[in-house]
Amino acid sequence: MPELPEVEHVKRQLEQLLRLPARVSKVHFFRADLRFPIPKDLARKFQNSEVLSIERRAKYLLFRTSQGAFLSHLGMSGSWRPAEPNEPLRLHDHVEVLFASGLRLLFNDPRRFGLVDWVEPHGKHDRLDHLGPEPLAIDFSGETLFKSLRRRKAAIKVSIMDQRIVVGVGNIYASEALFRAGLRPTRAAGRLTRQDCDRLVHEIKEILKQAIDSGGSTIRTYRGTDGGPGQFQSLLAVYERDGDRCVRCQKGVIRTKTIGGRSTYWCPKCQS
DNA sequence: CTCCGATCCTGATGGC
DNA sequence: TGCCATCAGGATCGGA
Repeated sequence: MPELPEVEHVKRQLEQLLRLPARVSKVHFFRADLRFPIPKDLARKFQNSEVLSIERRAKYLLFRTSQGAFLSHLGMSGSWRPAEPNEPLRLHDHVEVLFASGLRLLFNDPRRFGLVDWVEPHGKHDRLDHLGPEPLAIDFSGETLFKSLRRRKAAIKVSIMDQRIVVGVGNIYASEALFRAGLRPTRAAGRLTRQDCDRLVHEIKEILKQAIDSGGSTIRTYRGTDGGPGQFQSLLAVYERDGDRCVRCQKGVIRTKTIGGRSTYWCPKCQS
């Protein structure tokens, strides 16, 4: 159930494992579909190519080769891990990638909300071309957020989780960034002031950077490629902390309710 | 266009 | 001990 920091952490761990550039020798799929059907020619395209770099775009991982890129999304429950050559498959292992170096990578995804696909060299892809700005890039600013929110009636919480507005912010970091910015998650997005947007953008960038530095958050199932959990969950101020006293104002009690179909947390005293 | 709810899937948890 | 309902770091789709 990874958001940007967790995917970024996996990306960095994969870079260490692969020792780029890395030649792909064999690819196996153990079923025909994950979230979507796996293209018939995907194994053929990735096999015998050389991975030159690993990139993250939004919550997607891209294994870039000179002929295009292998695309991987972890969905809610996906994970990549290295395995010994003779190690038996586990339940919900769906993809195997073998490298000339001897490295064997397995993709495991119990809920199968993840996906794999191929991106042609020009980089255009149905699942990538509607994506908004990277939150840590300079083109995501208070000014650009303010503009993209204009006339939006949806709750601000829903809007910052909308991948067309800004990518990578999921259910945990949306609540946390709004808490830090002092904004109620139910506020209509179009009613945020320019100053609100400046603060919110600042806090989104800060919390994502801090979470990356801590290897992400493990609430339930997220694991890095080494099977290790993230370390940021202990620093979460509101997520799943309903009933607790607010760590900032020490007066409010953290509340929760469903907004846009997802559990949302905030302090009623210091968020408005 | 925007918005909202249903939907895909397995597993963990809590109430009765 | 079942059994059943609910919920989970995501994203797409259809209909209003």
